[in-house]
Amino acid sequence: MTLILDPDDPAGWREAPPASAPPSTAAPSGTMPPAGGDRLTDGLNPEQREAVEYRGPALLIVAGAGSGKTRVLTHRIASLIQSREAWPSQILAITFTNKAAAEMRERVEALLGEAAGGMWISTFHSACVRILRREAESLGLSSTFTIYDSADTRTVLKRIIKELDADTMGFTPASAQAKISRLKNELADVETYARNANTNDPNEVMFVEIFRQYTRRLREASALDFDDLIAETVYLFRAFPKVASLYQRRFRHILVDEYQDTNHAQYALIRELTQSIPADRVHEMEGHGVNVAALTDASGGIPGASLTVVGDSDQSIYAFRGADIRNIVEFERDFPGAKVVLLEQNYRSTQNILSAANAVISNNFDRKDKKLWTAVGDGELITGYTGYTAHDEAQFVADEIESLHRAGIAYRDIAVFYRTNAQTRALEEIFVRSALPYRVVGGTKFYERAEIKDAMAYLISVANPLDELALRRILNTPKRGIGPATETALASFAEQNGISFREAMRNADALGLGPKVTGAILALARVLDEAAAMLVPSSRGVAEGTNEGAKPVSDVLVFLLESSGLIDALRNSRDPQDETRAENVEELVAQTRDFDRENPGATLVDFLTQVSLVAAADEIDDASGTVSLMTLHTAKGLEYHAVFLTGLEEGLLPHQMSASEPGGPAEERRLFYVGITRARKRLFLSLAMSRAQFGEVAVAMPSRYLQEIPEGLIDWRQSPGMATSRGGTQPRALNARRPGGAWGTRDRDLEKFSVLKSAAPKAEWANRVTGTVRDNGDLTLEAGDRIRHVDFGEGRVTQVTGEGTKRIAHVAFDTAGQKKLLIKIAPIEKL
DNA sequence: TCTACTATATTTTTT
DNA sequence: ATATAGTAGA
Repeated sequence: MTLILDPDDPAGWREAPPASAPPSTAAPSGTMPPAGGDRLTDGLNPEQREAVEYRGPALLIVAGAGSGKTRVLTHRIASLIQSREAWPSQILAITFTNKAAAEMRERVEALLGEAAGGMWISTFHSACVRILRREAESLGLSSTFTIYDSADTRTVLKRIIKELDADTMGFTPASAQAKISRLKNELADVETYARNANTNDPNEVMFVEIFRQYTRRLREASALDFDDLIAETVYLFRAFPKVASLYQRRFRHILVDEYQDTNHAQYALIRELTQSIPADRVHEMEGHGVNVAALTDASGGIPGASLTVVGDSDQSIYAFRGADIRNIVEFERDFPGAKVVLLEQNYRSTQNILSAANAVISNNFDRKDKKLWTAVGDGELITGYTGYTAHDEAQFVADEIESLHRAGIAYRDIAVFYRTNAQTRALEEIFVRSALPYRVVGGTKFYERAEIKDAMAYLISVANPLDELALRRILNTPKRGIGPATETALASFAEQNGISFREAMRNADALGLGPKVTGAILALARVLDEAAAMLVPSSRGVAEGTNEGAKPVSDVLVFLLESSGLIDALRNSRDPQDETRAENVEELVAQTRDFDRENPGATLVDFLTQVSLVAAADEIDDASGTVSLMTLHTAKGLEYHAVFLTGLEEGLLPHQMSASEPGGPAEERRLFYVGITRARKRLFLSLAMSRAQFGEVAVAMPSRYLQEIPEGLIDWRQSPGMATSRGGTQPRALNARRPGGAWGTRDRDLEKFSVLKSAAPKAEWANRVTGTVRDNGDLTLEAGDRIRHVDFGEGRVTQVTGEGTKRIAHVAFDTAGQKKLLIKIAPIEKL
């Protein structure tokens, strides 16, 4: 990821003095498009062409999966620039991930045949950080503010809840975090919320207090959480219209991708940015040296920026974090006169895959009917497989990947998706055993490891001395004999004297602590001060506003690691895991070196920002020859030659937790839809009949969504409807209508016409069916019995544990060794 | 103040 | 099953 430098910084015109250096751009006008300008629409279908060429205040592109929306967006941007309708610096494009942003920039520049500096192509969060760092002063923030991730937020909330004894009222850090996040996404700040709160409800009073304290602590630490990044930018624009006007003037074309997943705060931000600027303020701006030439309309004001949004409500999968599907559904009402373009032709998948996707998503009511189609032909059937256990399922995936690979498909063209991160375990175990090159995208991230967080906390403490959370984290890491008692003493000393925690550390000798502890605190304070000194630019750098003369991030990190003793503590530790931790820290150093090399002149704060805002999908390295493992959420926007959708079971997809949420099952179905539509040529659907959860094995039932795929599209290698308890290889179609068979005889086509009839029985139907699948039923085993297993051969039961459906036989097989088997569904027979 | 043991929750998805 | 957090003892 590269930092984007900005040659058209709208600096200079804030609240007071006139600009020292007027911005340099004005919209070019009256220039003819260069010859060959229509090259940009070559090879586009009529709808895509219209989406590229339409000019107007608002454009909604309803883009089905794989309909070439990225192509349309890049061509649209390139066309605006090439026709001289806009300078690159007048374009703001919002993407879902940093990786998508980098790709879009590359593709636009490839189309133009030249670098297009000054374009803002980034995520909502990155763009907001950029604006906030620049305007921090207006909000009373330090421009080096820290960005708190979810773990940081939870730590702060945990302390607050403990201090307030709020846990006795049922508050947990997670619940408070979720509620605060939800409020911030709705742009409700503490005081607004407090005013409308019911003061008779002790629960609510307590929550207000938690929220208040949380807000105060973040402010004192000069820190913002993820949700603040968006919300504070909106507040900034609303409280300082003049600041807002600078950005409104600058961005003439705003494009937002994945619009169906924007939340209210993001929507409000877009609204602010697309406001027009009244004539009197334009005059005022002009008086301060802001170039407004060629931007004004007949009234003397500057019209609002043109807005293009791209989205697909069928792919909305982030309602849980506040995404509001209404943003896209009601776009035409919000932006009167908006043009709508529909892209339905799919250029990614085979017709079989699309038919499955269409069939599944058509079960969501309350949606505009939309059917993806392709001209490439049916392609191969979807492959289905039902394993006995998650490991069995994983083995199937591994085997199929190997056979794809032998057939010439590169590993990097293959992906495995799942609903929850916990599902990676079985997959990884089998992949390692099969020596398959793979990479887990997202999940427990590198930057979430404790040792990396420690090292990062050192950097954060240097960049933002007010950040108490980071300071407290490193206070006794590595161990230097500073315990909770000392920490409290320092904190109260700071509070009594009205100084920061960091300042209190510098004055530790005034606390009357033991000489050893005092020495340790002073030494740490000195190390941090020295590191801070390394970051000060030379006087020339200061004068020019550059970072010239400051030491690179990697140097500062190495200095901190060595002089704090952190790296030595890890290297000299007796704990064997610390060796790996030391290597991880080395890896972090290597990453800072890369950062320094790729971003000359960038600051420590730039590095910290970049680290805070990496998305899971940003980690995917296209050049690496590995299979990618990721959650269905991470998979959004990606495509692969072959896709494996695993764990298609009730309770997992749809997830248990979604049942209680309104719209949950529909959102889970969209998630399934997103997964299906990632596949270009091959799609594999798999599930397990039993799955370990919380260390306990439980019987799993096929996902209700599997039945929504028309029969004939799936070739079941081993189907859930397979009733034989041995043999195990006889495939039988999942949806085959057999009188009295496992899947029932109900006519689903008829059901569609009756909402009342279909809703409840449908869920039941799936369950009834799966309850009878591969049921050994009344098979009773006890120690000493001999059994035969399909794969493991004969063996002797040594022990039986568990109750009901969870009864487990411990079996010593004659050749395969010790195994634990779920009696109900294991492919075994009693001898 | 540090280490070792025990109890407990953890598994929804993410910037 | 496993990771973390809290408690008790050195």
